[in-house]
Amino acid sequence: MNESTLLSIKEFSKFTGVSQSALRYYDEIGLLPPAARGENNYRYYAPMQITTLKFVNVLIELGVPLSTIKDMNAARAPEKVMDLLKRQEAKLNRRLDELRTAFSIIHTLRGNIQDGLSADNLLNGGVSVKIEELDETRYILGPKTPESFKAAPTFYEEFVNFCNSAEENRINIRYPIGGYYEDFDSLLKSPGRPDRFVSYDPLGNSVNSAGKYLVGYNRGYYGEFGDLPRKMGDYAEKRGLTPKGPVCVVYLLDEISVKDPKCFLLRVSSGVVKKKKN
Amino acid sequence: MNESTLLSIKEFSKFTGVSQSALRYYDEIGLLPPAARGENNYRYYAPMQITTLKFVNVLIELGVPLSTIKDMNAARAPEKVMDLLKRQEAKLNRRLDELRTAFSIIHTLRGNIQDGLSADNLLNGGVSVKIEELDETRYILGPKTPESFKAAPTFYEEFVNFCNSAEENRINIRYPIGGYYEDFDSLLKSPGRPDRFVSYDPLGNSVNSAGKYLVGYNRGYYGEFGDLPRKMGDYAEKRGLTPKGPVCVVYLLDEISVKDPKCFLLRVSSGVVKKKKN
DNA sequence: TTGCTCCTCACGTCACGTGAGGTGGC
DNA sequence: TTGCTCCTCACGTCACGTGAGGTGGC
Repeated sequence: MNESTLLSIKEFSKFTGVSQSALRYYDEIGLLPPAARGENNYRYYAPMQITTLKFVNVLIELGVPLSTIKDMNAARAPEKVMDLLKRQEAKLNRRLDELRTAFSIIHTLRGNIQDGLSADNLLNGGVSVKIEELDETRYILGPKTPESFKAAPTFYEEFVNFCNSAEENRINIRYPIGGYYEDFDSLLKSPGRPDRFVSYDPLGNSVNSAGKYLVGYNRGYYGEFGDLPRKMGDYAEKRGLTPKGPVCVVYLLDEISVKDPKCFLLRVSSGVVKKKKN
Repeated sequence: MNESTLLSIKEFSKFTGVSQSALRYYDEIGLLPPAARGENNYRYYAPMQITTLKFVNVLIELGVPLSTIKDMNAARAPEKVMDLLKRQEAKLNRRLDELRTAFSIIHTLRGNIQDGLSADNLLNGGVSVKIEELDETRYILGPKTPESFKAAPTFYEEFVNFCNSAEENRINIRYPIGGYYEDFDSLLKSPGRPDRFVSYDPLGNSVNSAGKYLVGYNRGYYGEFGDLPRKMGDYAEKRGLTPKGPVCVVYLLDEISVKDPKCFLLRVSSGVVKKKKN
């Protein structure tokens, strides 16, 4: 190897995109010592170490700890490298899935907040109920809440039960959680005590297809519906409509996006059909 | 909020999957203080904080620093959350691309090492040249090396030039780097001084389509070809074949997978056609 | 002398993990 | 008394980043 073709730490850093302090650290822990040291103790790297460092970087990107990389480097053998790469491919796939989920959660949240801001304007204009075109919404139904829940002092216990049993029901509660009522009557009777809790997971099996819904908005803390259910009923009645099918509740603005609990904002949505004439 | 529905740190940790020490840390830095403290100074969390913490976790997963999350939490507003989510979506997309690339690099490396192990067996059996069915290989061509390179004492300087100019040529040198010769004659004349360096990026424009190739293997350090080019020529000659088209060199086993430079292993591959009879 | 590159050493940072030693009610 | 859960405080860890203070050749 020709001395003249060796690279100073500055050049090596430039060609590899790795900082000088990182390079010194890799040398210190014995992960990637320079090919040579000059008289003045300067570090000099061989051109082919660019390739090695680039590979080390790939492993770092995949989250392999430096100690593992070092161990592998010391006991380098094709089979070992293959093994490590296989394991990392599996890890990487899991990580990709996690990121996809995080991406999907953010997407869902952004949609909700956007809708929440629009609804805020509506409420400011004095409108809390309307017939609205909603996009398809998917969700996962939690188990039925017990009959006793209707008389419970708060909804928290059942909410906690839902969260507690979420994992075994394969429900990811990082998605927004909402309420579900078998029908509009059930909402009218006990709005703060849903028949089920649901997770608005876009990969869920349950679906509210795109179309027109009877929609109501209300501001306030969790479980506060004011007289929204009644107002929604009246609104439908006046237009010769009858609520039909299950009713969904979702908090478009909650403690994630808004500070003051009084400004939390929920949406109630129910299917509707034309009332049959007697 | 009912005292009885508050959650101990153990319960809260269980429902959220976040460790107790992490929860104490989040409290310490003011990111997520518990809803209340008991007489004995115990931390008690409100059920709805499960939702908040899950959201915090999503942001952490996306690589948002805790300080940023805390700031956002303090000045919570729909627009700010939307903004942060937008930025993180962009970041996430970049991260996904990086991981996809890392994945692809590993895939390429695994293929090379696998081929290298097979070739190792071949060499042990005394075979260094054969006609072989190769899969499609894609790559990116680097710029032409200068005429003076053929007489250079080592190939390192040009290799360094290639690495140096890689970024501006939109070449990712984390993929395996190899040599490229315009034709077989060029290889014969100066095997250690390729006409171009190439990056074996599966997304490259240049392609060696799947099919039969005249393939040669040699063990040794970078640039050591032994008499492989001549042997390949003889082999073709004997079978009434003529090399045709560009020749590619790739190191299947190099300092990434093998310790002893004498065991590095390269593959030379060239197209061939039947020799025209005079 | 000035400027440049390099050096070592020490300390900081981020997001926790890990004891150590102590409390309080059954 | 034992067991359990919780507490605070201190220190460790990982992969560097950031000066501080010094070297050596043009």
